[in-house]
Amino acid sequence: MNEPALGKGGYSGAMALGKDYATQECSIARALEVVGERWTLLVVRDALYGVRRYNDFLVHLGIPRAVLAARLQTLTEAGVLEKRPCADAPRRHEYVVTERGRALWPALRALGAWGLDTFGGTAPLRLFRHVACGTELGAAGECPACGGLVPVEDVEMLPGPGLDPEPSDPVSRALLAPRRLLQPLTTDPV
Amino acid sequence: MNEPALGKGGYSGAMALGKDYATQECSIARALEVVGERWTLLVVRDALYGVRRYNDFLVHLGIPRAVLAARLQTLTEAGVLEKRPCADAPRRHEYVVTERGRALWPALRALGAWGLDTFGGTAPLRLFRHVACGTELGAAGECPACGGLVPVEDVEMLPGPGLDPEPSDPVSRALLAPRRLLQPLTTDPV
DNA sequence: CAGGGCTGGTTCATTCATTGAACTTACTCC
DNA sequence: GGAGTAAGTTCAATGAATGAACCAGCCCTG
Repeated sequence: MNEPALGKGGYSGAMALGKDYATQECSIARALEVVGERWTLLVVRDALYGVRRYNDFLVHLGIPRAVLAARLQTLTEAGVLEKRPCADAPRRHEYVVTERGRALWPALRALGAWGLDTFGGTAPLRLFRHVACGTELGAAGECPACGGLVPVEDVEMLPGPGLDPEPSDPVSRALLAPRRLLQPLTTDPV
Repeated sequence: MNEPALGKGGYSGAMALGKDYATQECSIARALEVVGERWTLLVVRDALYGVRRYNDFLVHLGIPRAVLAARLQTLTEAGVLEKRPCADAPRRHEYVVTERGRALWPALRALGAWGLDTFGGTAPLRLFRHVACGTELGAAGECPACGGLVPVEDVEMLPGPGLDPEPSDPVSRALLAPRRLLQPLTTDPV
């Protein structure tokens, strides 16, 4: 009913009917139009964890191929990911998180923190630390010791006590080792 | 493929097939199973804004009645909302945010902040302030002056420069006035 | 240079969810 | 008794997700 004031910020991709929240004049609704579809936030999560290749997303998420292709395209058009040919192996593509995608980290972190202390019991699956000081991040992705939001690239991810130590897919296995966020994931050396 | 380790935290409602992320061993995925469906986060947002009644959600969201009923039920079963008869008018119900629902505020705030500076242009639609000191909240819902997460009930919401000053539905009109979050919304005195 | 494998998709039929309109039920007020 | 409100349910139609199968380009090997 209100005037929608659509996409002022560079993303004007026509959303398929029924996916937008036309009457909602609200930046949460704007965000959800891009990132609120099924699987989308998990794709972004994986991208922040360092996953870059189509097939890695595929096996790690267990998502239908068509849906993955659609989500990668939406995210690329929205400027959250950038698609580019892989430097060393020209037949491969990479989907790399942009600054815009990195800016989603606090939201993902907050959602994860909520999921953990709401449904997760006591054992976290992954721990996140500020590399500079080793302190574990707070629920908003901030460092309680340094007192500010930690840039994504300065976050170290470690396996928590609740994580399956022997996952079946190679991507999960690669994600068992402590690693920085955004650091490209390699599954090749099996 | 991994063992799912489902719902340890008091919510064991059977999710309809195809809504869960069965292979995802991750608290973000757990959160999204509850809160990741279409409309759900906007319902929670409205609940935090003070909306409590079925018909108010309905007119404000422009959501199909069946979907609203389903979302309210899911959220109630998940312990995010609590359904109870209205004290003064026994035929009415109220859906009130629980502590668990209030804990979603940082995530919603982070999503909204992302939506604003990604797609919103320059004019925010709503401003959020720490009541105690009047400072505008940071992107994670923290108070930059006091330096901590502001409890939801201490957040004041004000109309921003981008907000339509004459919305057509009574709920949007009631939300024009500065108000604290969680404060019950009244649309009766028209 | 034929064959096989890898990567990154597309196409398709089936199933599931969302939509909007119409209908229902219970209760109150006049 | 009739109208009105609150909070739904039911239904047919549409649209999206799923999983399996198919495809095309590139590279390596024999």
